[in-house]
Amino acid sequence: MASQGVKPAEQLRARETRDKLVAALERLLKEKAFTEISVAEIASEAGVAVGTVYRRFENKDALIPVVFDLYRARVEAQAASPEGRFEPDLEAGLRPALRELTRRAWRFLGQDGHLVRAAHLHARLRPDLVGDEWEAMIEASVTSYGLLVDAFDSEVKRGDRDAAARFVFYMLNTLLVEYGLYPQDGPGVGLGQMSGPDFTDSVADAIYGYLATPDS
Amino acid sequence: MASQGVKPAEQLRARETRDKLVAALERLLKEKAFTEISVAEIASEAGVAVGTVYRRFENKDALIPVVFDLYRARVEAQAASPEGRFEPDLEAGLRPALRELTRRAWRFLGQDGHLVRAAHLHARLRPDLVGDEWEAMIEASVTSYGLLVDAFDSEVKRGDRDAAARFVFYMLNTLLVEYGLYPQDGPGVGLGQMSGPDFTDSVADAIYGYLATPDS
Amino acid sequence: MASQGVKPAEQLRARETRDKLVAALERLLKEKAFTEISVAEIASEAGVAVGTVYRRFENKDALIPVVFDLYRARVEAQAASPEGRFEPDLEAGLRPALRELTRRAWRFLGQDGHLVRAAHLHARLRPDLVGDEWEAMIEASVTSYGLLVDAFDSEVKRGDRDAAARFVFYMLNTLLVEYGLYPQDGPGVGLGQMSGPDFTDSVADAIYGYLATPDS
Amino acid sequence: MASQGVKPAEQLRARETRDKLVAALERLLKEKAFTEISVAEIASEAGVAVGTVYRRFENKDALIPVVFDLYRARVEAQAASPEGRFEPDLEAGLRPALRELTRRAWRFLGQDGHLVRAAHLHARLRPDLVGDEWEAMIEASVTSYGLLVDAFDSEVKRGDRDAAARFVFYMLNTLLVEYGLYPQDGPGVGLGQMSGPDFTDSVADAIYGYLATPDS
DNA sequence: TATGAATGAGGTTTCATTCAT
DNA sequence: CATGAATGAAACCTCATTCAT
Repeated sequence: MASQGVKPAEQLRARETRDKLVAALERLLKEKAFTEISVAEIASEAGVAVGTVYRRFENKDALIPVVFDLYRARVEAQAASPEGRFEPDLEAGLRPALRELTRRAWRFLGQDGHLVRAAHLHARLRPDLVGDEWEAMIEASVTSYGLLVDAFDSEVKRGDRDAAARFVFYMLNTLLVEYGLYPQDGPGVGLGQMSGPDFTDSVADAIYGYLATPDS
Repeated sequence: MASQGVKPAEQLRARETRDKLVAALERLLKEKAFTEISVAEIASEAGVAVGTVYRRFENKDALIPVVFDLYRARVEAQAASPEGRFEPDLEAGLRPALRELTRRAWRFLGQDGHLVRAAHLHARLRPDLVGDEWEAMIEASVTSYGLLVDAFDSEVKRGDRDAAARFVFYMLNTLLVEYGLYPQDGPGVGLGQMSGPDFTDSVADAIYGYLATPDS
Repeated sequence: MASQGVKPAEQLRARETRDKLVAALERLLKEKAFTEISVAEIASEAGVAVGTVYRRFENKDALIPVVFDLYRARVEAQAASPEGRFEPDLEAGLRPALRELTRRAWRFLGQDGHLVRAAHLHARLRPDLVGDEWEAMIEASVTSYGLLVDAFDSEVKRGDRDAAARFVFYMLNTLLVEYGLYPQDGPGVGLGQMSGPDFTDSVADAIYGYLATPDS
Repeated sequence: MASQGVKPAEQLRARETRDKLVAALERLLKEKAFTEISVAEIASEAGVAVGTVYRRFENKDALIPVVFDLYRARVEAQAASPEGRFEPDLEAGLRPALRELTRRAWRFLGQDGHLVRAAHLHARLRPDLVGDEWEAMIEASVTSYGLLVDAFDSEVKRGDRDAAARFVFYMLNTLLVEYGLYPQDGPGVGLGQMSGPDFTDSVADAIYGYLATPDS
């Protein structure tokens, strides 16, 4: 599923160049937003010439889907890894499961938060350029949350299970990302210097509370 | 309490110009992010010359605090207005109170969401330029949520009331803003086309669930 | 002999404003070149509004003759003052007389050098705007040097006395000004940190040597 | 020995562009001061785009050292040229040697005076930006004047030979430059329309007189 | 194919001057 | 008359993109 504007890179050399550029972009994204990074900077960080960037990507914007691809790849990688696979302890109940879940997501943010930030920022700055990137990524997650909800069926009081799974996904992402990525620059400021574990537990409790509250 | 970089405008005419500029900026912020708006655009939208902007503001960045000032002013205006004042029905209980609260916040976003978006985006794009803007705005809100929590003391199971009030503030802001401002471009996509009332009720339930869940 | 572009200022108030502006300009000229000083700066330094400057002077350039007027006034003031009047000791001879002369000129530069610098710089930057300012100032000086040369007639070996007087004026001005005003930024650098008296004596010796050398 | 702020230009094309820019700047400096020349003008005179200037030079100020480099190059070129090499006739004596020297310096000014003017003006207008440019240029000259003074040892009455060489350099430069570059706009006006040879001879005589006068 | 030099539109900012109050 | 707000041309500089080598 090649991203738009990315030129075919069948040759080995071309593929290598592409990879160098992507890696360079990711490195730079750890420090600033995509809009603040110039093409020359990316080229130089990758050790190639500016012109070479344009040989592989139609224009600067064509690099954006790359960020989403990376994001998705990391999510999948974590899900597939031995330590990443999440198999909740059904005996222990929903609440501990959610705490474990938020803790894992938090760890992911610590590692790959820059990609998440880039994806979010881009979506906000250039809503016009947002394609189906989100939907694909989201559906997979929502499905797995649906399974989780079903696994603890007796503890969940929400009537509409699909809606509940979606809302769980929404809370998990939104709440963790905001404080995880911008602890100093937004509503997260109000949390003071809340510790990571305290924070993830609170988020888990909120999700738990939501699921355990019957929708009147 | 003039913001930094804003030049004194003692004369009536000067203040009028300042107001025209601020209004123009706000209008433009409904359509794009601050970084995408040029000074020439602001001037033209305000119907003044470019140089005039620089007579009232030291440089483009000096316009940023204006956004925060506006944001704060709108919050206060709503809080002060007859329909805005929020006096929860103590008989009805915490849950209805929270539903009313989220509904009001939602309405606010509908009206002044562009300011919220501008503030958030700016904080993310130029974290270096973020001053104490957030803190001042946040403390007032946190206090009022503390009062709310206390008012329904018997229903709240959280031990640390201050931390709870802060987390309530965090949830309210984060959850409402994400879907309110970017229903199509982020985690909110996963909610499908959830209706406003359904969404605000869900958020209220999550907050309620959080408060009603004892922290083990 | 009103300078060009200076508007008539018959009223007392107007005259006062003019004086405030001139004094402000002179103060600023001690720190930077005329081209680096903005009209707003002058107005502010003078404690008047920008528009007021334009009421008294046609435009910024019209302030330049003011500098020359000041320059001339200071020269005349020194020449007229009790300590300023230079009456060489005829018995002592030409060389001591020249040393005294250079020493006085040096002192003048210390006091009013900023005016000299402004005049020189302006002449170089805007040769088109130079009027008869120089000629008037120069002729007076040349005449007095002619008298000096005549006073030490027996020591002077130059044939053409008028040419000699002119060249003496030229040396005196050129040599003293360069090192006096720009000890760090031009040929003067080569002199190292030569002391004032050593320097003025050297200049006097050069002039003396020139006069005492017969033109073959 | 690249000047500061000048970007490396390894490729032939880049060096050609650099040369075009330098040549254009020199041409423009014949007509006006550096501060009066805009980057757009330089680019247009060189036949390149504005951005190209910034590809070769970090900013406008980085062009200034270029002027000094050119200046120095021209001095060295003259010193190295067959007609330029100055080997005084030891038999004829100091005075004719100095007359020849001033005549050569005068010729240099006629050819490359615009560079000298640019260097002087810049040093006066932006004293903050003056680096070691002068010192490097000056030391070479002072040394050669020292040799000259030594060559005519018997005619020189000054005690401190190094100081004498430095003062000779100072006189030569200062006196020739003022009248050479600004015959109409400064103390030089007083010289009337003195002819070139008469003027250079007078300067030579002054230097001679200075050297031949014993410092009491 | 890869390079990096060149382009030029567009952005921010300054400041001499004009003009309504 | 004085004021200082407003003007807008023009300066410097950046950077996505093109193109000759």
